[in-house]
Amino acid sequence: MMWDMLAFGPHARDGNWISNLPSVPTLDDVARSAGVSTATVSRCLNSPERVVEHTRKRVMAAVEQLGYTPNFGARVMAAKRTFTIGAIIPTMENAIFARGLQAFQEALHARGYTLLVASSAYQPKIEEEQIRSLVARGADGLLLIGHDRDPAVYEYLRARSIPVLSAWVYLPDCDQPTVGFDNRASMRALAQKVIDFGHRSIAMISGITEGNDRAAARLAGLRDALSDNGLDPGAVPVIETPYEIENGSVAFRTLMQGDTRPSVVMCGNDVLAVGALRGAREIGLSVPDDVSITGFDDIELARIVEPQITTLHVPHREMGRRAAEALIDIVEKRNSGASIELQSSIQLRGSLRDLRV
Amino acid sequence: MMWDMLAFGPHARDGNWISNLPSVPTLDDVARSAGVSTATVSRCLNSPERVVEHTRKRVMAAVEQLGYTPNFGARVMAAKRTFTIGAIIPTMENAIFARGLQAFQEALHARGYTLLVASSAYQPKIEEEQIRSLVARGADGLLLIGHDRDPAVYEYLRARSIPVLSAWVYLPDCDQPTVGFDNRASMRALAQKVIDFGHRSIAMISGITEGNDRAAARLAGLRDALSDNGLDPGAVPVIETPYEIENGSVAFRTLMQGDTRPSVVMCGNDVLAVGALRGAREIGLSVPDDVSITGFDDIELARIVEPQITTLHVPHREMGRRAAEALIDIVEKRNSGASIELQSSIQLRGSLRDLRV
DNA sequence: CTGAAAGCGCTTACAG
DNA sequence: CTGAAAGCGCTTACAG
Repeated sequence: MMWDMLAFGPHARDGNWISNLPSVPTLDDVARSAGVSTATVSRCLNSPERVVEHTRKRVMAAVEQLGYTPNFGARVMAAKRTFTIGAIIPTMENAIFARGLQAFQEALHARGYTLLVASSAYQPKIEEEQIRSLVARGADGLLLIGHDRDPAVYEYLRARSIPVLSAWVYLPDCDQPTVGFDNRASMRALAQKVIDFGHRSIAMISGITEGNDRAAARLAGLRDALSDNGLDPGAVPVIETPYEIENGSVAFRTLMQGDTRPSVVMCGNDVLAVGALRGAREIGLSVPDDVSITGFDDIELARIVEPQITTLHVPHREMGRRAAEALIDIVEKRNSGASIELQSSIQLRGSLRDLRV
Repeated sequence: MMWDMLAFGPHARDGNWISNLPSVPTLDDVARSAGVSTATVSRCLNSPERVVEHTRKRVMAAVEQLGYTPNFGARVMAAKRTFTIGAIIPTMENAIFARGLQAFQEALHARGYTLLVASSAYQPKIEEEQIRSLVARGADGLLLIGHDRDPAVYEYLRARSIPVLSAWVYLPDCDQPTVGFDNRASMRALAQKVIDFGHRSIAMISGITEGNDRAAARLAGLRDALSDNGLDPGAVPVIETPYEIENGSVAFRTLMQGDTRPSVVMCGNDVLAVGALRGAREIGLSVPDDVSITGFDDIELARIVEPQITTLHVPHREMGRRAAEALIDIVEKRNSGASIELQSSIQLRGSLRDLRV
């Protein structure tokens, strides 16, 4: 896309006095100025190899001289593509999505695509509205977080031939492609480690599981581990609460007021874990001496607090990048859309006590 | 925009078996189905009050029945508007931009606009490329961070009649509208407080000032306060470094190795301040007993570390929201584009010691 | 209040 | 390798 390289410099400025009235040059102007047809100009811009060098040079000179930039709408309409990818995430305010989205955008840009963004605030209704909105804006493909939503959404997208990719989850058997990790297995592994450390009284502060398959899978993973070890998965105290620091603090204090204090509180993500840590401080409990805490995600916060939080590291940036690449491959029909699994890894830190020592 | 309300439900599904081949219905299909002209259908969708209820109802029924959604490219081309606003920020990974952008997007959505996002990584060249890219994608207006950039950029935008708004700065005399706060006066006020507390030996860890007018203004604000108090603004040790926690830590240790240890290290933002705090811990210095630290922004991090960081609170969410509203007002020619000033406020916390007590 | 028709600025078979 | 021309699906004066 040569036209993408047009400098701001001299040309843009030259154009100015010639057309102070916003008469942006069109393909036609370029064609006339170069003495060729509009078809040839179009080819120079889109498939230069199909034009002989001699004329191509003349055309490109005219393009620069006039400071020509293709009209977006016309191009979209004729080509039926916008080179735009939409992403709908719960919120940009959580570092994991900000980070993933940043990497997603960078990868998109590297391939000549632009990012259209919307947020759902974890509300299915808002998400559906945003999906329609991005589709109406001509998104060539869509990135969504998680996969648990009304089937009508997927039908809507399929009817319009708009590729979707679900990130943050890995569902090999899904008919839609996914790029992510196994939330359930990850939490199960962490819980196993917690149990290995001698903990038997486990509580959980979970994100809201309704409409959030990642949160639900994490909770299920904890239950898996309990069952694996002959513990009663139904006996775990669980508090579900939106992912906010303050909520983690409140939930933690509530859990500690019960008759049997847990020896460890596992949290649905690091934000809740940091809140739990604060809650512990507020009621004078020492972590990990009095109670252990674990998180999920491994955001910066997890290593900044004292003690640092034992958590699951999730490769957010890589997930964003690979989601972008996979989605573009599908949009450009270069690939059928197989799911990609990324690995999480346990980060043992000060907030989890090994009761065996 | 009624068409925006089309449900996913029955209609989308009904359409399916009729056209398993992706033959998306067009305006023409609707017109034929309702027995009116395309002009009338278009009016029903865009200015319903100009169509008599009787026919409007018939048309809307056809719209729903066919599951019609306007073609984006055609609409853009004919209307010469995309209802899309572009934003280019340094990075989504800094919480302040993530938060501001989130609010910006929400406000955009409330007004029927969609957000196109790109990031510059604080690189002017990348930013210029992104500006061209978003313009090429038909952005109706642009949000940029700060105002210090090549004048050719503004000429380019003006030649294309694309409104720009600079956020994070407040420049009343600028010919472009700005929505933000006075970085220089804010830092000056905080530095004055620091001096009032008895500090005389002040050092600063600044962001890179080249090409970043916010960072430069903050440093200038510190110098202002020093001059105000008869101190030598040229004598302040200053280290400029990119906004990363680790850099703050390194810079802090470097500053502490000098002959005359500062009694306070003021940081260009909270990220650097948190890094400085970590640096202090690493070399066994106690904050604020051995040395004080201040930040800028008041992100969550500032209240999570121990001690909490004295900083300047900046209303990021409000800034994002008001920037969106101001920009749309300009795009829709409802307002001339006056700048809006927001206020920052000093948050005194544990990391700053009052030497007088 | 409604319709016929031009026009928006490209892309892309189809010829040559 | 290049051009004439149709067509993409809307919006919007202009008539009536």
